[in-house]
Amino acid sequence: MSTIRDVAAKANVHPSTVSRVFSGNARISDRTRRRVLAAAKALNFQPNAIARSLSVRRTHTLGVIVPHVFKGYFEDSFFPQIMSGLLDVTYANGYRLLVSGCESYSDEIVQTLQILATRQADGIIVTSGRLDVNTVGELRVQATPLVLIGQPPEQHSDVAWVDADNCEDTRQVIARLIELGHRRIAYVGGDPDTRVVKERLEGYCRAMHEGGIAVDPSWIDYGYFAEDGGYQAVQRTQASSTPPTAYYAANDLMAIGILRALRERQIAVPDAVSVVGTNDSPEAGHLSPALTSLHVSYREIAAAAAQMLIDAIKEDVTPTGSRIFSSTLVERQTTAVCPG
Amino acid sequence: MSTIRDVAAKANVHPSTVSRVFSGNARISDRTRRRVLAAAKALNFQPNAIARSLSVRRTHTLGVIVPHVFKGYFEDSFFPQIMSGLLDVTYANGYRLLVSGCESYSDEIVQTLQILATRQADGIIVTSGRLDVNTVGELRVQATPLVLIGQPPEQHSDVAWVDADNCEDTRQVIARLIELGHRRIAYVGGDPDTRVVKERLEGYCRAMHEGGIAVDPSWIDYGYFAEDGGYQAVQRTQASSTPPTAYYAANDLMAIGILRALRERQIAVPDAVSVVGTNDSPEAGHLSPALTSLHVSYREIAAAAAQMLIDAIKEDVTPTGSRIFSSTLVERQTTAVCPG
DNA sequence: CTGAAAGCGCTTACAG
DNA sequence: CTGAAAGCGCTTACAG
Repeated sequence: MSTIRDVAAKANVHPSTVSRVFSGNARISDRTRRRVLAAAKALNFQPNAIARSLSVRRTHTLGVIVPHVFKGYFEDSFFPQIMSGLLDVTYANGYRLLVSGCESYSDEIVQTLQILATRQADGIIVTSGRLDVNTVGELRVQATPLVLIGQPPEQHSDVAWVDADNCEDTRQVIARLIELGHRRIAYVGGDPDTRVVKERLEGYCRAMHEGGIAVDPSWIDYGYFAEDGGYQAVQRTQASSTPPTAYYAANDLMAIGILRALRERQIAVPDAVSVVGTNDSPEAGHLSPALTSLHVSYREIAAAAAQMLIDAIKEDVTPTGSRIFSSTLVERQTTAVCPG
Repeated sequence: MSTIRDVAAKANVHPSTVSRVFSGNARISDRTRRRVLAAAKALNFQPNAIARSLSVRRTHTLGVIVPHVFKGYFEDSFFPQIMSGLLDVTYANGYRLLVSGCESYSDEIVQTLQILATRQADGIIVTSGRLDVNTVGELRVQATPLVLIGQPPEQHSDVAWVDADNCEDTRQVIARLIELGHRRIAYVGGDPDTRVVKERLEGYCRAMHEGGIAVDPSWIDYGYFAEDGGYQAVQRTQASSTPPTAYYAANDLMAIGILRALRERQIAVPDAVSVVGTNDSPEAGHLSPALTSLHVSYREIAAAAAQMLIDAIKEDVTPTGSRIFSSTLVERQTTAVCPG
């Protein structure tokens, strides 16, 4: 591969002149520019992006770690939606995405810190659902800017973040089920150690409290975001002496598992039991019965996070502030008035 | 951020010694190593990955361009499956993924060439479905190694690639439908300019020919991989004087659209008409009726492609050879014997 | 085992 | 507008 000096030699100019032609923002005479461009073309020269990055201390790259810690991560619509939002904005701003895998929640942080510390990216989007105070503290120490998808712990409320209003959204969903006459309502969360799952649980509890309903602990279950987790949750909760007449699941995959278990048990949906999913994945509307689901705009959330990050990078400031996106319940065929 | 010289100064050694401690593969006395590590820790030093990349001419990064050219790209299971396979292998080998968006098929090539030429990645995975001879030629000129997901044009048959056996797989699916008694079988392709869609069409034609069935041109339609495309295909094909009794769709999204259109027209599936999708997305089994679909292991295909690329990079050779993964038809509830 | 030096391929402040 | 030089932060062949 040819370098800037090869081109310079061929065009009979100084390497710095070649650099100026390619970096764009310098006054160069037309004659020189043409000579350089011709030489570059002849040598098939393209400036080495890594060398440029080292020199200008900018990679035009945003880092993101993909957890895929739970089974079915790549079957859920969360991942493609996040990637879609991230790619739209990075592409539009001339940025790329540096994506790393990881093998556990703790490794997710290790990978994040590594990208931050080694400056392979100009900024990073953190999607971990399990950030504790110390972890966020560690992340902040690094000079590389970051934006969270999800709320930070209170002690770090000034870290930039974007998220849905999980607690309030879930409260409204549960309130709607109560409005439909349901009182024995199950909450099927994902990973209980995850912030979003805790926030949704709080919304659930709040709505139940407001509805004057004492929560039976057997109604709270966790399916770890997996289809089978939803299935198992039905097996357990329906065995209770106060079986739920409605299920709220923290993603659609679990809702699908719930529907499968109910079908097996010949419990009619929505006549006997109602089911609500979360995320409104593309298939939700195509299921039969079509799944009622809380539509969370993860695509927009990710896009907003990327934009906040890029803006901060461009202005060379620490990203701050937060944005909350509201979600809407898309009522389809799995919810109805409580029987009896 | 501190550099190698800050650490060197603090530890009272030469910068090269610090480098040796961090690059791992050099003999360093325990005493020195400890001093350096202590100094590094005190200064929160982490080697700059970009500088290292420039020096060793390795980025430990694989490039990939995400087309999302067609509507619904992020709703299909193709993307998450590819990413999943890519991430598994890159992560296991200490690599990362450099992902770029693009806005058209031609821009996809532009982006690919750019990553190749500017050496931001050690290799690249090309997923474009529309590679012509010249484009592949251009890509090959670059020194950066590449592996295709999908077959290259014949003139470049020595370029490394991984794919399913699209033609043969589709031939078998159609043969199966013929075995079930169907003769008026529709082929609903994605983007007709795409190689995979042409290959599948060939398999379709071959099976029809073997079955002694003259193909009615009205049975061949294109839904551009979108749900609505499948829906429209039914509107057109059912208006024909020889309406199909079976539909083969080149992805599940279109199959879902086909099912929707048939439901609207009150055409019973599978009693009156059979439907087969492709890719066997997670939702296929959860639809009602559950969708019969050709299971294509894009996850494995992507993983194999990444592994071929990384192996070649590590051995510093041009990737060569190819791997073909077989697909299997998962028969569920949308296929049955042809009535009458 | 450790140091000193040259180099990876760019950029940019400083002169002129 | 262009050149000469120093620098971005590492690595590594060469000595010793």
